[in-house]
Amino acid sequence: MGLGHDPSRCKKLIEDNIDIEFYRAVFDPVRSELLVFLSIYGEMAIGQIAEHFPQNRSVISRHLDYMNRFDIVQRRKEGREIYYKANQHVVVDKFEKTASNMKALLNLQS
Amino acid sequence: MGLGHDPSRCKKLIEDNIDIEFYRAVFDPVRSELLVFLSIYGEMAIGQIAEHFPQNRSVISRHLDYMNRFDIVQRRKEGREIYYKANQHVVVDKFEKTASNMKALLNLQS
DNA sequence: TCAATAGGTGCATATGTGTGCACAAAAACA
DNA sequence: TGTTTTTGTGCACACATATGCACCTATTGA
Repeated sequence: MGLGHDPSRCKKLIEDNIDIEFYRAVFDPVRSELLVFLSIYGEMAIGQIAEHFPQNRSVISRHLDYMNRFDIVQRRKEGREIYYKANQHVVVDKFEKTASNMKALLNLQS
Repeated sequence: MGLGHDPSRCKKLIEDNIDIEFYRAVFDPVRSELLVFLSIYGEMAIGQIAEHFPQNRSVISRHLDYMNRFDIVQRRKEGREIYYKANQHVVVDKFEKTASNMKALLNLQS
């Protein structure tokens, strides 16, 4: 009815306050495990990381590349090897920012 | 190599600190839009909500039922109609708790 | 009882994406 | 150059899930 609801209004509010793509990258079972793994053990090359996961090395490579696009992890090349490490501060900052944004967003109540 | 990495260790750490299922319920394009929509317009019946979304009414019904299982929204029956409203405090509390958990979790650095 | 309305469910379909395999590309080394 | 090692990629496949339609149940009211 006449709520004057613009379908794109909610979408824009969400896009401005929640980085959905970022969280879809984090909240995957394997990727979140990779993030915690790297936070615990520090920098490590892909092959070595993959040894500790049941998935194929190419799968781990793709997951890490995917997370790298969102700055969740950081990559560094050295010779033939690609080293990854967790970007803890980026992740924690994003979580804290989103929590703050959500609080403001959901209390609109207009 | 000999990191003494128990594959189930990271999994358990994540499960204890992050409610992945909850966030998979929130970070869906339509469901997050429903959450913000209900936060703005308050309590509303399914049919009325569906009028403001391009998806079929049955789809909206399923999304709301899904979110209700995680306490993201709250349902109330009145006659033939089912009214939903956003559970803002539950969502905000969860975000703040998770941000806090993530900060502790990612700073393990052991 | 019958009709109308609101919501739930079974089903098929489309789409996204996680996965592994095979192979290519790049780099180190003999 | 040729070989080995490490990583990236194309491809097919499996699986999860979002979607819409048709139909069902439940409730209201004539």
